[in-house]
Amino acid sequence: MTQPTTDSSTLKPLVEKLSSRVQLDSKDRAAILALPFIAKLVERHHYVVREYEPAEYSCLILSGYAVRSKIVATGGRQIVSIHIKGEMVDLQNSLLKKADHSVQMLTQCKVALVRRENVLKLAMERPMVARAMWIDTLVDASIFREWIVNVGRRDARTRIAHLLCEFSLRLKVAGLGENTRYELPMTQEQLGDATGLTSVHVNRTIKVLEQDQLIERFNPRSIHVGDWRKLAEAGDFDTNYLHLSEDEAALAS
Amino acid sequence: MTQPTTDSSTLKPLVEKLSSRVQLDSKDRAAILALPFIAKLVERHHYVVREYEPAEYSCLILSGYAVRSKIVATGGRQIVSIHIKGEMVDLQNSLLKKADHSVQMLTQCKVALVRRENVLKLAMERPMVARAMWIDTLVDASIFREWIVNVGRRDARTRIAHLLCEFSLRLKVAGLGENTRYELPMTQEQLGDATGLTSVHVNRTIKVLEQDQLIERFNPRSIHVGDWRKLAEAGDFDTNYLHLSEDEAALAS
DNA sequence: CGGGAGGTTGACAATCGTCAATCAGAGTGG
DNA sequence: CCACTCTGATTGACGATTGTCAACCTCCCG
Repeated sequence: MTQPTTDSSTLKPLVEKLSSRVQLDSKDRAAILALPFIAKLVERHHYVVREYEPAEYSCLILSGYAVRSKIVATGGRQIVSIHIKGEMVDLQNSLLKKADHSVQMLTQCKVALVRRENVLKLAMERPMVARAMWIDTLVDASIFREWIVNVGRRDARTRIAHLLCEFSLRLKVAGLGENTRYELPMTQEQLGDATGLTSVHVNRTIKVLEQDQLIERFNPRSIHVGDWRKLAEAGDFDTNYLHLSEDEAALAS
Repeated sequence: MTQPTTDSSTLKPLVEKLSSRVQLDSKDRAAILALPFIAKLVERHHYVVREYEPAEYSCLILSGYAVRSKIVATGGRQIVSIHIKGEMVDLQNSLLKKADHSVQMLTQCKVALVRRENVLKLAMERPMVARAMWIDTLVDASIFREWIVNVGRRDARTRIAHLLCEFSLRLKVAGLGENTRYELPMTQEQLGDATGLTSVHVNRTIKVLEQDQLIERFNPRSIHVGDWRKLAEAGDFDTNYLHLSEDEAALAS
């Protein structure tokens, strides 16, 4: 793997992310930026963590998109979350011994790997940073709960619409795009793995969303949302579970 | 609601739970036991937290069983987790502002409600307790991920078998019963809400498990597991996601 | 221009849901 | 002690959503 160039502001996305949760003072920020890390360029489809392997690093995404997934006995695969720039994909690896899932890149990603000892040290020395990371974990858990609901109790159309809403809003909140027009970095098979459907059914369902004029596509991956409210309604999407600040929630126009 | 009698050891189950995650010294233990709390007896079906309501307390279960659930637009309900004695059902309420789900009792429960300020104070003053609570949150999240997989990628038979395995093992680990013979405190409708199925299909699926001699029932709620390994195999159940200690994992005979 | 990944479509099958009736057991009042 | 009622379990007939299999298409890239 390539070693991308780094400097003292490489971990800035993490500072941004954690600052959005709690008030951090300059020492807190400095301590985060001073974390030792290994920067890597990881290619599409490659893994940074594999289920059942001992976990030594937590992985911060500096650019690109990644997913966490698990495999079932019959060979099926379930994506349990999608991650974007600034997110610590694997905070749990700092405290739990063995990975319970895999982390795989959807696109080429620049990542920063931080050794678990260093995350723990930071948490012990800077209580507000620890609190921010804890909150991050709690929001993660809230998103997992919503996904259980999504695959457990919603039909295909609602599931896909919900996923489109969540992804686009998170992109916008992270300052990475508009929630009305964006590139979806996933194949239809991956969408299926995220929603508990097959790629064939995803394809049909997206076609229906298009026919119903909830979305428009110029190519299979570029999603245009004409009326965000209507799509949110179709997806039974309510921002509550994302635990956004008032400013952030206002972005769900 | 009744006020059950309490004393200085009422919060002992929480000390036990957190001690199983990290090494706590006597000051840590004393600080947990000294948490101010309100003890309540909550009846079956009653709620302690409701989705969208501001969260003021975290709820510790002292006896009985509870679930967390969410409602979808069509009226369907999804149970996202089941909780037993010693578990902090709502640690996230200490850090997040508004509840993203409801907490409801499956049976009459004795609970201790701890104000969020007190949980936060404890976390700031006792870093190892904070770490234990953080780990607890991380394990919770791991269980949510497994549930996403369960409802997203497993068929009805496997889902039910998985749920039976998880519940019985968690009971045994908590010292509340055997994993080969226990009372399931849920109706078939609730089992359906937990697995993304209907009560009718749950009923049929359980019948199949019985016919296949994976379980035996003397009444609808009492589950006897003849061959734990076979049930675990049928349920695609692997203890990894529970992040148990070696001793605890050994209980999955 | 050939290969490959991913998207699209159709025919058909299977799992699971819906509706509705019946049954079993616990608690209650007379 | 016995009807009565209520909740939850059980079963059957039927329908709908979603999966499976397989073909073909489209675009990108070397």
